[in-house]
Amino acid sequence: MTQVQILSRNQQIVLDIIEKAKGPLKAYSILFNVQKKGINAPQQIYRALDKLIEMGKIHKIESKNAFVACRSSDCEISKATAFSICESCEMVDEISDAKLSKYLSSFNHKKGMKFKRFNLEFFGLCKKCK
Amino acid sequence: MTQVQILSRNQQIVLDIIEKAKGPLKAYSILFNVQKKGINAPQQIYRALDKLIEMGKIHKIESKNAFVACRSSDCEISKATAFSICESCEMVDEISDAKLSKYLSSFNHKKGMKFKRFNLEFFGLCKKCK
DNA sequence: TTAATAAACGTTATATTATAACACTATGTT
DNA sequence: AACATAGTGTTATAATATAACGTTTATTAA
Repeated sequence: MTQVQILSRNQQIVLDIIEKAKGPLKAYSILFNVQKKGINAPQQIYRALDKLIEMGKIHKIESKNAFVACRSSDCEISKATAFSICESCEMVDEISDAKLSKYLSSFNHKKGMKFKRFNLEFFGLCKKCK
Repeated sequence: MTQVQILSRNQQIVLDIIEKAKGPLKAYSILFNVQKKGINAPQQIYRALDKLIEMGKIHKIESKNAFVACRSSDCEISKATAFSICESCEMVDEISDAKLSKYLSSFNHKKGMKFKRFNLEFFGLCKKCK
């Protein structure tokens, strides 16, 4: 039942670059990478990024203002995101842990707020940097 | 045994404003608020903010690039932060839930990373906006 | 108590991240 | 065809954050 998303030209270009990248990419570094392809302005990047986020194809790492491709097939719409971030090498890894996700999705704040979405960022040192 | 932190002039000014605020404050809105007190440059704000964060007096809401006072007496150093954020009125509420905090602090990623710190942001509609 | 050291300050300049606004183009409905 | 919707390209500018440099204040330890 999953609808195949058709991406526009710019969206595809931006997604390709993010997917190929080893780590999180910044909007302007994406921009510099695509100038040969005729994309010249930040707007074009940010518009594509916004749509890709909406579709769940990529995620924004808020603490770094950077973007990563979604690696977890089950988050077409990103209501529950978790990442581990190495403070030394900047590596970012998406955590997909059903238990964690369930635990947080069902977490309810005392003050009567019903959550629609969460984002969790863990920080530490990755294996290599330890 | 808890050491009383002495704040510098600028740190105190910035902290006072953040503590008095009803919601999260942006760096430049703090700046505009303190120009009468002789603080003129963003650097001065950002320096104070950095120190206040180090001390655990305030937290940065990453998804909003804004700052809130710490309301939970037990996080002198902020290794474990969680917030609920209203998507409509922008209200931010610090969550201090021992269970949640314990659960996340002891969460270990499979890939061998040991976490030092986490930040969790929940989004939804607060009581009023619902 | 003074010399040394560290922390904070003030300032100018600039880098980085993100959006506004407007006109145009492609695509897909009724 | 007429209309709506999503995407594009472009110029300009807003908002967020840091670099670099010299000075001042506070702390510490000889």
